[in-house]
Amino acid sequence: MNQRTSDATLPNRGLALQRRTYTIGDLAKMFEVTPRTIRFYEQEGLLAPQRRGQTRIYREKDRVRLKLTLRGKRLGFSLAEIREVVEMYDAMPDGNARQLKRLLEILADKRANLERQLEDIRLMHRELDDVETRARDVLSNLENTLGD
Amino acid sequence: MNQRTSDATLPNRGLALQRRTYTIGDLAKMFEVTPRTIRFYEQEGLLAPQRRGQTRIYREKDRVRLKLTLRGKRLGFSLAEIREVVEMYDAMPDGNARQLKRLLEILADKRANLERQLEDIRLMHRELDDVETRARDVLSNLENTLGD
DNA sequence: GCCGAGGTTTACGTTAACGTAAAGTGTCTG
DNA sequence: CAGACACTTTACGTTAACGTAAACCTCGGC
Repeated sequence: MNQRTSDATLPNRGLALQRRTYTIGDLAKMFEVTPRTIRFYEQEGLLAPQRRGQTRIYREKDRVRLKLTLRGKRLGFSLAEIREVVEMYDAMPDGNARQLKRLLEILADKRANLERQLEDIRLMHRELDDVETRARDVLSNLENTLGD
Repeated sequence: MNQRTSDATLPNRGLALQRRTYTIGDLAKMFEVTPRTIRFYEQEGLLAPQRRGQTRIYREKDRVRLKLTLRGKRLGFSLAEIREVVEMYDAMPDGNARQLKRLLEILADKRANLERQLEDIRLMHRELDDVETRARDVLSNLENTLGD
């Protein structure tokens, strides 16, 4: 899907643009997760790799999706939230106006979330600075009074 | 409730530095969490309010702790991680050097985490921009072809 | 021809972070 | 003094996000 980058007729073209594939183990090592996790994400509708017989084969698109998913996770999004965006992203070409507007809503929401997180990080940073300063003070005091 | 705003009976200085108290319900509304959550945090060692008989009374210190805890949560820290810092923070005055160094390690760790999150947010922001742009494009196309 | 390394499904187990229900206590209020 | 309402403890229930175990296939190498 979404081969729109294909100048349509592109049958071979020596330049293997997107031909690299990965096994589940490849991706697992690459992102330091277990295969179980990757299969779980598929089960949750976040990935949809092709099959060669029974085994999954992942392409660039899947790798990017996994990357985005893990990034979302690090930012505290639930898999359901991530899927919500990913699905709409894929459904865009034929998306109706209502869906698109819903997507924009979700995006605004995520954006607000990110803003709050930025502020949280700033504040947390100060707290850490404060704690660290106090810790260092106590430490140096300890070391100073060592020779009494 | 909370008739303790009686600065009248303050024996020493009129300046009531830290005398305000809160009920569990007060804090719950203030931070939009349930009392159950607050009790749970106490059970997990993140809060330690005093008791007036059987009921908990929270002071400024507790409110700040709760605030920090919730902030940590928004940043994806587990309660265990938060407690780790909070406990050491409290134990600092009599902390030995080993504990303090451990604390500094933890802080460096958290800091690295925050840095990664900042980068994640920047990247995610771009993704959102991208998705939004594409969505808007499709939308305006839809609206343009409305009058065919 | 077999073996080990990787892949697969199915299904039950686990942990964190609460929710929810039951049953009781304390205090103000009409 | 009877509600009403906010607080309490105890304990079992729930959800998300995987972990883990069993039992199977399949493929390249010796």
